[in-house]
Amino acid sequence: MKTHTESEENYIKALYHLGGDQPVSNGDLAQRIGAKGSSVTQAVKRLGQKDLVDVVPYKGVQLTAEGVRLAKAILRKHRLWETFLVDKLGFGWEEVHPLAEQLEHIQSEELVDRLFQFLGSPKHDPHGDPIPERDGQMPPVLGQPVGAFVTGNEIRIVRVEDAGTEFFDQLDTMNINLGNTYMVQATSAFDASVQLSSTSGSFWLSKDMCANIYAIRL
Amino acid sequence: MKTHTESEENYIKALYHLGGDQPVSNGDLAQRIGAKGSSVTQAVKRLGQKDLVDVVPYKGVQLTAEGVRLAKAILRKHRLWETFLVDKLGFGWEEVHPLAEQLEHIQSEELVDRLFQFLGSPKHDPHGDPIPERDGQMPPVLGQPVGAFVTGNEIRIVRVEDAGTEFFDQLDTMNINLGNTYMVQATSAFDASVQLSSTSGSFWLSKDMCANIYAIRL
DNA sequence: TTTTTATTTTAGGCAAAGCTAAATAATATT
DNA sequence: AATATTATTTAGCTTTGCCTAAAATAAAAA
Repeated sequence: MKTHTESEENYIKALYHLGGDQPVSNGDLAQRIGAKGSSVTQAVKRLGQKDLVDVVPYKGVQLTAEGVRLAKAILRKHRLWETFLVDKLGFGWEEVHPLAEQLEHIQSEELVDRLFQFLGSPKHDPHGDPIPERDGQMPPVLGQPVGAFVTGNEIRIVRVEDAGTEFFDQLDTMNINLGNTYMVQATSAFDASVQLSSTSGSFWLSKDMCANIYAIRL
Repeated sequence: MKTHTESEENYIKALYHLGGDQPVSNGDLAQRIGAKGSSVTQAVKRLGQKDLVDVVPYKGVQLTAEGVRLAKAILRKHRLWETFLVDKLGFGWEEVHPLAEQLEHIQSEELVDRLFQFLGSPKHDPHGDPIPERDGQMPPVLGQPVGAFVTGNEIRIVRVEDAGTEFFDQLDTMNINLGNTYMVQATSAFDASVQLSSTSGSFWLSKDMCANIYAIRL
């Protein structure tokens, strides 16, 4: 169990996000990391020497099996810390991402295991995203976009996309949270918006909101 | 509120540990940090440019007011995280130091404040060391070495020195914990050891153990 | 007070991680 | 197929932070 720099871990994370175990272009990686292409070329060269990625010059970079394993371990930490911050410390889901980006680099198997237990062995984080298991297995990705349901369906919100601060703010002002249940009242053929109702009334969700909110049918 | 590198923070911490707001020699600092003198010379030069320390070449380095403020903020984080690890995650007090050394560098006022609240606004960490307040005030340093009490005193353990793994192991095997109360049964004029008794029996504590265990009289 | 010893600083190197500018390869267009 | 455009890599520079070896300074001993 070698130890890696924060920068290395960020590259691994970005590669996993962009392509999973598939090749990723230098440019896409550069954009995601927020660095220039030339810096990325160097960085992946270093990662290649540690056998975390396979590099084909001018073609692309691809995580090795070990790289994927590491990426999942980091993602596990990230999502566990997010869960801690929201469930235990009372942060809002829009605030936790940058904090988890720092905490995910803390090096300690034992800490992760204990945190996992402390949080009640969660399968999903506060956004509903699956938390990788210790062994790398992934719990199911839950739900379908709200737009996919039809009038009369009873649904429960189970996941939201990380679509930026404004999106989370909108969720907050509309009082929409994971676990909420609604009835699909109507769907607009004009602008693809959806009307939901609950005990506390009914409201319309825009197409863009629907696309980033996932639910299951009850 | 500037942000500092981990290395910088470690120097600040070391300086505070070694001298508080008093000058510290290059050599002592080097030893504490675990780097060569030449590296330290450079490092403190950088810190000087950020007005965190005053440097007098060949003489010594001294934290500025701002440096002391930062040192206390880091110590606060360190001790809050140690408290979290022991109280919430069930780590043993001997395991938490290296973890807290990582966690203390996490950058977020809000996180520290929320953690503090979550832990019940503690004044002392699991070793009994005072946790600096938000504003830099220091709660009292508790207790006197066990060797300072006399036969007949009833005492409560309130603090232990961070005297290394073997010391903590010894505490564990002897089942000595913060909060335990004892009666001083006898003190040896020969080897300065002390006999303590509780409901579960009595035992002798060596001079070296006594020197690292602090208690208050009840 | 001079000399010896110990400490500290300078000088010069190395690796990580970023940058810009120039060169090269791959892709798209005519 | 030849050329133009876009993407990627190379080359060379910067900062942080560590290193070793040599020079300079301060402290201790003679």
